Amino acid sequence: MPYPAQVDHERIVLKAREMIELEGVAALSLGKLAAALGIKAPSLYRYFASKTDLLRAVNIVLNEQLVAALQEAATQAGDDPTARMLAIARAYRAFAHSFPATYDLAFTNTIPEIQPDAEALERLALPLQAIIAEVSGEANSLAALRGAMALIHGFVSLEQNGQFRRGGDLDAAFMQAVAAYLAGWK
Amino acid sequence: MPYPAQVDHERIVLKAREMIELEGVAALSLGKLAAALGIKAPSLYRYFASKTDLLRAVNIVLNEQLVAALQEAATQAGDDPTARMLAIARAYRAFAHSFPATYDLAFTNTIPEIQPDAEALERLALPLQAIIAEVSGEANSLAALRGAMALIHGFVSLEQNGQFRRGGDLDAAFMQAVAAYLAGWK
DNA sequence: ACCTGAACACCGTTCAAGT
DNA sequence: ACCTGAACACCGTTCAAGT
Repeated sequence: MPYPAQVDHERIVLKAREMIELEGVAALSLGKLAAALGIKAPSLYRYFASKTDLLRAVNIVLNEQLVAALQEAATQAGDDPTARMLAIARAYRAFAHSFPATYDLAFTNTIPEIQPDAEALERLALPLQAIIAEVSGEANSLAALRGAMALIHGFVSLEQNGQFRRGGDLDAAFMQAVAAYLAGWK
Repeated sequence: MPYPAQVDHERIVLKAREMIELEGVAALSLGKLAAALGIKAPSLYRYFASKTDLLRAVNIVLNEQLVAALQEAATQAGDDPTARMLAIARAYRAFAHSFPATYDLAFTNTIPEIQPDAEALERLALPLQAIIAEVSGEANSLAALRGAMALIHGFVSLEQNGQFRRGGDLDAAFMQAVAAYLAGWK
């Protein structure tokens, strides 16, 4: 018998992300999510094989949005590679700040299964590697990129986990640290 | 009626850490932990007010061990401040690699309540800040320290979360990145 | 075709009761 | 003094049944 679908893949992911951002990942249960969508928990299994699957879908959306934000920052920053990397760093941190809970889910989770596949991550990495290669040289570009990602992600991760509570200007410290790092590769 | 205690605070924390390291934080339930100690789950509440409380106790032990490992590395590395920072970075990463699950619990968790207090974190930070001040100058030492922690922690965090899967020599990339960062502050 | 009720095994937590 | 059985509210997940 025809029965109009009350939800779809996209609406579920959207609502899940919204709820994660509002109350944290820990507070998201399938029961509450289903209720917010006007259905019951078992119905979600028509669309996702497991909660892990659903969380991975949220992560993939986040990754795509992050790539887009970084690419826009890179485009607007002009030609100087150092300036472009600084703009990317700033945009990355701003993005993480605007979606702290979802960012945490994507980049500081302990559950390997919710990770997007390697190919999706590479899409994020390649354009950045091209830019940093102009600073570090081609031969060192992968190492330089990894260090840059480590520094940027690490800063965001530590500040969001409450490890930078001793005062001082975090914005300034972040930009100084990235600038020092880039200078060191020259 | 006298009833000899079958466990104590320390034994519980030790076993919890052991189980976390073996099967991951997600797999640690109070029932399984209690069973491994020869008691039942409710008995744990004589020693810890909540599971969160227990996890925080595990974190504190980890932090203390990490401080000790870093201090020893710093002492053995001689007088040159750059060499000392490199030794510290190497020791930090090696430590995280030997306790990946517990490290993750301590530094990449989403639950703020399991964080040690600010004072405990400051004990970790101050000796490192003194060393990096010799590289960056006193005025920049807090920013330089934060960047260094970000880079080191970020590298470990990304590699442990499977974000560095494109091959290449991770050991070399790590040391190169830290060296570049320190060089940039000079 | 899509959704749900009822059930399952499992959580963390509380507390009166046992020894 | 220390531990437990039983209970509570809540999980994620399965599946036969409803519309």
